[in-house]
Amino acid sequence: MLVDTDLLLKYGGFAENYAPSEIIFSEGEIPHYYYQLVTGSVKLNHFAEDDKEMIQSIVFEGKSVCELLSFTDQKFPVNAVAMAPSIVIKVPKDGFLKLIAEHQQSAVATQRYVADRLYHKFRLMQNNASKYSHVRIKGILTYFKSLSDDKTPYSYEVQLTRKQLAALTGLRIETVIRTVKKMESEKLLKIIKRKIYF
DNA sequence: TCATTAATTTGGC
DNA sequence: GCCAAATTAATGA
Repeated sequence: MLVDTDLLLKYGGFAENYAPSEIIFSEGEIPHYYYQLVTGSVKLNHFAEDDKEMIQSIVFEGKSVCELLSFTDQKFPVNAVAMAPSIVIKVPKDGFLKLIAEHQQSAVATQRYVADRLYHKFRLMQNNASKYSHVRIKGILTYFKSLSDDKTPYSYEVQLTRKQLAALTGLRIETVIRTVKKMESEKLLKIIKRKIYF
C-alpha cells in the first residue's frame, strides 16, 4: 500500500466500488481527488483519432491512480477504467495535500512512486518508438514482469490479452499475435493454452 | 443454459 | 500494414 489506508480515511478519504469496465474518471475532467487502489486493477487509456485505444498505463492494487494530478492543476490527460472489480479510496485533493505535508513518510513514498513511474514511462516510450515489434513487446513484458516477484524465465504468467498488448505498444493485434509466436520459436517466451509466460 | 458479443487466429492483398 | 472470415472465449439475459 502506497499510503496507509487509515491515514487516507483520516484525511477525508472514502472507499468506492467499481465493476469491470466501469469508468472512474474521464479525460478532460478536473481532478478533485487523490485515488488509491485497494483491490483490483485500473487501466489509464486514451482514444486516438479513429477510436484506437492506447493504454498509457495499468495500475495494480496498493498503488495510486494518476497521483501526479494532486500536484498540478491540469485536467486528466487520460480515462481511468476498472479492469477488475475494484475498490478505490478517494481523498479530496486538499485533504491529501495536508496529509502529505504532515506525514513525511507518505510524502517520500509518493515522491518515489511518481519518480519510478516517470522513469519507466521513459523506458517504455523508448521501446515503443522502435520500428521492431519484438522490441516493443519485450519492453512491455519486461516492465510488467518487473512489477512481480518473478525472476526466472517463463515464470511470469502474462495476464494481458493480445488486444491489450496491442493497445500498450501501438501495434496491431495481428502483429502482436505473429510477433509473440516468433518470439516463442526464439525461446524468448512460452505460450501455453494461449497464455504467455515470460 | 443459450444467444450474443468480444477476442483470437489465419490468410489474402 | 490493413481487411475479411473463421474459430474460440467471455458475457449477460
